[in-house]
Amino acid sequence: MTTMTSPPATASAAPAASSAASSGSSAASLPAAGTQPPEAVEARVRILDNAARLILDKGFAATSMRDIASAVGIKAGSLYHHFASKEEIFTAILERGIDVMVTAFESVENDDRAGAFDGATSAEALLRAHVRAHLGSLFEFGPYTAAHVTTFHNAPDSVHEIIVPRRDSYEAMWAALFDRLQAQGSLRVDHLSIARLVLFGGMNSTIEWFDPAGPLSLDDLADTIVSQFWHAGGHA
Amino acid sequence: MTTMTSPPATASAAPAASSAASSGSSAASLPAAGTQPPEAVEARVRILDNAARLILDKGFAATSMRDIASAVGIKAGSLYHHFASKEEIFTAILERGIDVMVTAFESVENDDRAGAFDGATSAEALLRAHVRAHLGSLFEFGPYTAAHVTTFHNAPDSVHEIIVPRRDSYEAMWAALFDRLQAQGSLRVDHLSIARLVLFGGMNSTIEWFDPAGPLSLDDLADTIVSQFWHAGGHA
DNA sequence: AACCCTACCTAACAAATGTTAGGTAGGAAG
DNA sequence: CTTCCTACCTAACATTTGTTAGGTAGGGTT
Repeated sequence: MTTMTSPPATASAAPAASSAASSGSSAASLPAAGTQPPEAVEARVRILDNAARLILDKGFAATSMRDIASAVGIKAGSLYHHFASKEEIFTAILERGIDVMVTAFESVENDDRAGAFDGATSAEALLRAHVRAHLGSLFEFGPYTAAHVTTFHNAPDSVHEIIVPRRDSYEAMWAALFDRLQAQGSLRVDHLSIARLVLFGGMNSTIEWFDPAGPLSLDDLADTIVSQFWHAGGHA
Repeated sequence: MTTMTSPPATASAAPAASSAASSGSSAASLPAAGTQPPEAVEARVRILDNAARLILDKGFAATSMRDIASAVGIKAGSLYHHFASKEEIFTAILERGIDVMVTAFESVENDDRAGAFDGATSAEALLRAHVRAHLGSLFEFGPYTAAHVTTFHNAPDSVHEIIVPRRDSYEAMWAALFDRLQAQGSLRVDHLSIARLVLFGGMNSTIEWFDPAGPLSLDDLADTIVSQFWHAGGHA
């Protein structure tokens, strides 16, 4: 199928989120026991969901722990039962944003290798699938990816250090895709990385003006962007 | 000094900056009297220059009045002799950012009307000139325009209300340009406004990855972006 | 029963925030 | 010399900030 469509924001790539940091134990216990305890992870997710939304439209620095807590329905001090610091919350959100994008990219690549795209005939279709996947990440995973795109630039250095490597590796995937397309001759541009970065900037800007509930669907948007990129519209 | 290279920061659109707010009198006195008093306006500019740079890389909320003051070399309280509030400083910066872009756009339009662009033969050249002008605003006016692009999204509502109209009018200029190109047949795209917004997003993203001191000049970058937009690179 | 653990709360902390009131040095104007 | 204005300073203010320490209710286990 296409990339992730309507998955509930809560489910998704949750478990592997926290990476380093965090105090100690937490999850990783009794796997599959009928009904999982709703708390434990759910509380973390509730916090991140609300924090991501707040950070998306006010920015990191302008969002206080008390803002986040009251959005969740608890008191500020209680947040520290789930996260060690404000920065850890922020980092977790940005990490999750990237993870969503990486997962979306990889699922297209898997489709590709599984033969869903006929190499020679539809390099354009492959690019469209990737563009659609990236747009899907942006719009279907609520605040996580969008917050990543809009707030990364101003993130404190300590957050940057953790996020930049993941960001780079996502970018490397796109770079490899473009290399492949150019090498096989289906794409021919003068400056490959500039073409890629401009396309990227164009895609990321959509969160500031595109409304997926409007007349155009995300599929339409992906189509439009890719055919513009692929065929262009100049006639003089 | 360091920032903005060619055009002297002080000159430009300075006088009409403050709009509403501000206490009372200020400049507007003796016009052209040999050597202008270096203070009066210069202090405002020094403050805005430094504030813009700080806001560009830390964001509005994360930049304190004390940060700005110490960058300028004065104490926080003294800032209130020049600006009524932190938000007024922010608003002035964003306004100036837009003004620079509008001015750049208009100067291209004047060249166009003066016959520098041969309507029928070089619609592409006209677009290139506009793209070059926008990129110039982004890179040659230091933090003002760049800060506008990266921090507008998270600005407080009170700031939004003042800036949005100006922003819209700049966007309307581009929309009119695209309409014209499409109407005269030199541009043929399915969704005109999407093409425009994606191009815009692509251009604005350059401040995050393009280095004008690198191998490619701003002219080169404008060329690359426009030919990608105009001729594209798909071949399969 | 006793125990423990999770998830929360209250209350407070020091630090940093935007902002204001009042003072002062110095030059210009009378 | 006095007066006034500009540009700054000092010192404080009330609030908000991230964060911590210690307490408590409740369910699960033994």
